[in-house]
Amino acid sequence: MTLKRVAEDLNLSITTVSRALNGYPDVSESTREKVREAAQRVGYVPNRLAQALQRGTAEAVGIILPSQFGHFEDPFFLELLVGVGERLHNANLDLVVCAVPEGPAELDAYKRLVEGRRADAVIIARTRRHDERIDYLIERGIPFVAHGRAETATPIAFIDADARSAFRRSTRRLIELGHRRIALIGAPEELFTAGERRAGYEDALQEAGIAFDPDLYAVTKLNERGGTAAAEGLLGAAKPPTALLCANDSIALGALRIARRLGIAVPEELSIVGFDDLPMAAQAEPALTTMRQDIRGAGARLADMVCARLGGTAIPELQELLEAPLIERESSGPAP
Amino acid sequence: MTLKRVAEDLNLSITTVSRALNGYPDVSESTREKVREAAQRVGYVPNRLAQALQRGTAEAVGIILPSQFGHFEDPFFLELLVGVGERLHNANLDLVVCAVPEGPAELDAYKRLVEGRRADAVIIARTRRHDERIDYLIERGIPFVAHGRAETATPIAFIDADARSAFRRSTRRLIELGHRRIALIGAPEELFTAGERRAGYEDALQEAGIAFDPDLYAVTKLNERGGTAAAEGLLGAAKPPTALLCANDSIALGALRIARRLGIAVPEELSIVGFDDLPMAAQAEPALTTMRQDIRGAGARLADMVCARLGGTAIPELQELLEAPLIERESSGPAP
DNA sequence: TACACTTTCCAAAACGTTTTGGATCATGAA
DNA sequence: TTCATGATCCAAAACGTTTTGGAAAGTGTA
Repeated sequence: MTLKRVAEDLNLSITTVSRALNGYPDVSESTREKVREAAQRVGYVPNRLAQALQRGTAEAVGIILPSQFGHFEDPFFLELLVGVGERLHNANLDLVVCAVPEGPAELDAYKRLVEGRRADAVIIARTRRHDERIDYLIERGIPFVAHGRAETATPIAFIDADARSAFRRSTRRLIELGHRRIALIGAPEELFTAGERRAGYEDALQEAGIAFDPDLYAVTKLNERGGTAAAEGLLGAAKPPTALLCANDSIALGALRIARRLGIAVPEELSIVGFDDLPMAAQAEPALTTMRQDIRGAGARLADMVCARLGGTAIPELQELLEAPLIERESSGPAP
Repeated sequence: MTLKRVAEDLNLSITTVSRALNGYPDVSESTREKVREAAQRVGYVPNRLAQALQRGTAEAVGIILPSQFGHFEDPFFLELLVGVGERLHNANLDLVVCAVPEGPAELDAYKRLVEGRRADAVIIARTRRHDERIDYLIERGIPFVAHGRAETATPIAFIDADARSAFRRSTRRLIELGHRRIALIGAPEELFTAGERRAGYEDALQEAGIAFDPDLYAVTKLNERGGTAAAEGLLGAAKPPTALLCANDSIALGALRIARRLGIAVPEELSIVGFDDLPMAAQAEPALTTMRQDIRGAGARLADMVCARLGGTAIPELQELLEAPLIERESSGPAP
């Protein structure tokens, strides 16, 4: 059903029908009502492709899903997607999702998406310290917002959890509880957030006059398997840590399992702290102490920001750092 | 960068440039090469909106993400999305995602998506026995494929795990292991698959001459919390079951936790069986016996099927029932 | 009466592509 | 020479919308 058909039915011009439906003042109330009624009756829905073509804007934003982040283990993207999607839907923008393997194909997908006018802007997540995607988008002048920061010459629009501050506070808290041998299981170092987490951890150690011990630092993928492997190494050492700070709840849950397997009591002999506050965290045994991040909320803000960006808001106004408060549960306690 | 600009640069007509790039035989090899080179040089990317408008097809398929399935706890959709998305991307189709709350807004989203020509077809998941979404799509003649079946007057294109057969085999196996009091923690009954799972379970009971005992049947949401609640009820009864068949790995993991809390040894005193084979299943302690389903693979098939559907393949040829083999691990064993 | 405004409508152009239905020119056959 | 045949090319229409720049008719004022 097209505008033309509706117009013919009513013996009006296409122009008038279009303007009636779009609320222009130069059409009388009586015809506007007639047009509305007719459109409703025949089930007219505007062709968004034609609209977009004419307006020169796609009325959509794109997001790339790296298809190789490992099976299942990452509810992160789904939460983000739901947050973003719901908000965009309310703004009458579509969300175009591309699932591509990480690597050069990813850049190509962005290009197709934006230069093919399928999307007006893109959202990227899991930013790396030096992120080729961001470099590319900046170079091409493609509007985007990021979940997470990156090291770039020019400022970018982003939303991110203040992991540095969160890890500093958590480490401080563990020190306060008497811990001196606190290990960090960090994220892969190419991720921007990895540096932040480690920096916060080191900040607190330094404040307390504790030297950073490389034997108490491990790096692993952000999933449970990574957690078990890294924790196994740390806990099997000659002088094992009394506390384990994990980049992630998944890692922390893996560590929890290893502790149980090794017969190490949590929290009596070992404190474990995660990050994200997945629902699973509260349900673990013992319930996991963790830093809370509202991913779905961040997705919604990201959608708002991308709208703002398209509306011309300047980048410096589109940078948000969110607190990630420590939620103390049963997996952490005084040092043995 | 448009066709027109490329044409002007080369002193050719738009037609020729278009046909050169699209491989029509009525343009000489030499000009075709020149056009290709020029297009490459200036970074010409066809405007997909214009293409779609002209072709009368959106070159995209839609999928609705119900935004209220509960936090995080469902890696299912993400896996499906990645499977679908990757395959569609290869077919040069876009995937438009709408996240809307379950309910009437959902139908509206489908309508906007397809009638607004933003998508040529849609994919739906988590089908219900009587699914208004499917009724609506059939009534409107909108092409779609489903993950899961439904009770409909006309046949639909779907892919689904054969849960009935899987549950029958698993129940049989438990009986073979000497179990007589086998409980089923089923999915909410409005889901099509819930009936299948229960039917398979009852099939096997009947084969073995065991009467269905309503006290050994519970229904709950497909998440861990649901599992703990349901298991708690079943295990606290006067005559508790010796085996627990769960609609879901999440539920099974919840049951596992409750068993541990109640001091019930698994598998010595209680066997527990799940469904899905999430990676978490293999890592649980004891490792979970479960029925395997390849969700990402199903997503990829779903994408193929939607292409086939758009290509005119008849619905009866687009119905696939997949085996879900029982993976026996440590959480199941002989009856006590 | 003549003029300026206002109200209400519309024809046509534009967005960027694909496709239809020729047009032009060279080549070889009659 | 003349005519069909191929090989290349192109103008224009079409997809469905929005917007520009009037046109026509009605209303009030001088």
